[in-house]
Amino acid sequence: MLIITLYMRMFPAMRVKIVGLDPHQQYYIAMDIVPVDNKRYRYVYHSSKWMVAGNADSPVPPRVYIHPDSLASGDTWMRQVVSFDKLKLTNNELEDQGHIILHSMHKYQPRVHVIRKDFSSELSPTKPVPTGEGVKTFSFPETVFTTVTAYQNQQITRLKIDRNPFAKGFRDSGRNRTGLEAIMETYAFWRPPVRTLTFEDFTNMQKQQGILFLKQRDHMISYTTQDA
Amino acid sequence: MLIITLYMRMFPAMRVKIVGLDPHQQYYIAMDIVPVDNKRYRYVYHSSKWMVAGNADSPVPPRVYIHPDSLASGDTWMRQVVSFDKLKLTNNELEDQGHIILHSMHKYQPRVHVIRKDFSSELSPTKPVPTGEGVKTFSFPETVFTTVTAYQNQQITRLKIDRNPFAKGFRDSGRNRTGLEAIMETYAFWRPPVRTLTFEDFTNMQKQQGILFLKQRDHMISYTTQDA
DNA sequence: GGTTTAGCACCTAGGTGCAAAGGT
DNA sequence: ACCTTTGCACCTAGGTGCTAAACC
Repeated sequence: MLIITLYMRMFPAMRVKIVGLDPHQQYYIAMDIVPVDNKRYRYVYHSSKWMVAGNADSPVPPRVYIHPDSLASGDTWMRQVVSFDKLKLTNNELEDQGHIILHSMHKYQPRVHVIRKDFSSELSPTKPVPTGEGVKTFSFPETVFTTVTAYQNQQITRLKIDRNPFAKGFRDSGRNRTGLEAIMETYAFWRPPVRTLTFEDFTNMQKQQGILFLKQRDHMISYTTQDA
Repeated sequence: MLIITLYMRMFPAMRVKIVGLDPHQQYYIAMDIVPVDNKRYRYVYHSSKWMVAGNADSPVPPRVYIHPDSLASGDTWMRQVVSFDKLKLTNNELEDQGHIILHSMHKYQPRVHVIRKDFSSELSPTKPVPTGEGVKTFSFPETVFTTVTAYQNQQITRLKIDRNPFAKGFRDSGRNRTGLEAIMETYAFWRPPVRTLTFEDFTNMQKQQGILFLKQRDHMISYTTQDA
């Protein structure tokens, strides 16, 4: 019996813990991202809600992100938390660097696939994941997200800046600080190590709608949603 | 029949072109580095030669660098130049980050192994490469090198600085230059793109003895030799 | 005395939000 | 009016030789 337990950190990446594999069997692990519905959305600021704003753009053929540790044994996969933090996204339909192509302002659901090696002669970034015996697919409703090219909500921005090491330059104590202030920060105050955004962070902000940031720069910055 | 053609760039990395594989068969490609003799060397500056300076330190169990594109089909391997530029070295015998451990001031020979998948149940970074049917090993006498922790020869230093993008700060036009000079360099003079050091570079410097730089920082910086 | 290390400034490479400009 | 792109300053992460100090 195969079980995936969601080790829920949606920022910056989806991470899963996998149990129940055959230790000696070889597996690929892959992710794809599928539309939730055929609607386009817009964010209504005063009500802090995503509203339907017409029909979806015509979908692009879905791409598959094959986890870079593939191919590995069940034993190896189960020994670690499998993180998808290298997955990159784009809204550029001409992209051919292996990024996953999505439309902005749409809702999507990431899926995790566990694929037994002896079944996967056709696994490819540009082909749909095979189905049937030897392939298990998992999706978690709490990971549905909405894509954007600019943050719609300042709470999201603040969480991102606080949690992502690369955004350190925008932290309150990092912006417009003097040399002395930088020294003070280092020695006088203790700051906990940077950690990634967790499911609970979102719960604590009143089930804020999750969004996903999507520029042509193509960096992966994903958030959980709490639509339920 | 399996043939490896050495695509000779020993700086910063050994690169090989492989032909003659079965396109549909799966292969690992790996490198290890073995002692050439049981001597320790020192560089005699006035004669520009490496001289024997006693017996070798006791050898450490050799480690294997498995090329990160492994496992791949013969077709995939033959389609590209296989580069070992991510291989890292150290003189720290306690290292456990998968680096290859060498002694300084010793002579070594890198070897390339092509290993058919159905033969390699025991391939591991810490175990010797298996031998026999399904495993082919190649070594090239011109790639023998001597390890050092500091450059013994200024010609080597200069080549390194000129060719390695990361040493750009030490180039003549990059050191102590003013803002104006930096602009001049960009607009007024044309500099060819940085390229890696080739076999021919060494030939042109009167068969300078190759050395290999080996700090605990563990970066790969290898040079060809021209002892022949 | 020769060899090795540690700290440094200077690079490459690339991930951030911001603000202004561009698109539709 | 709203969405997207571009150029930017500011980060992380890590690869360089140099120098002075430390190690034998």
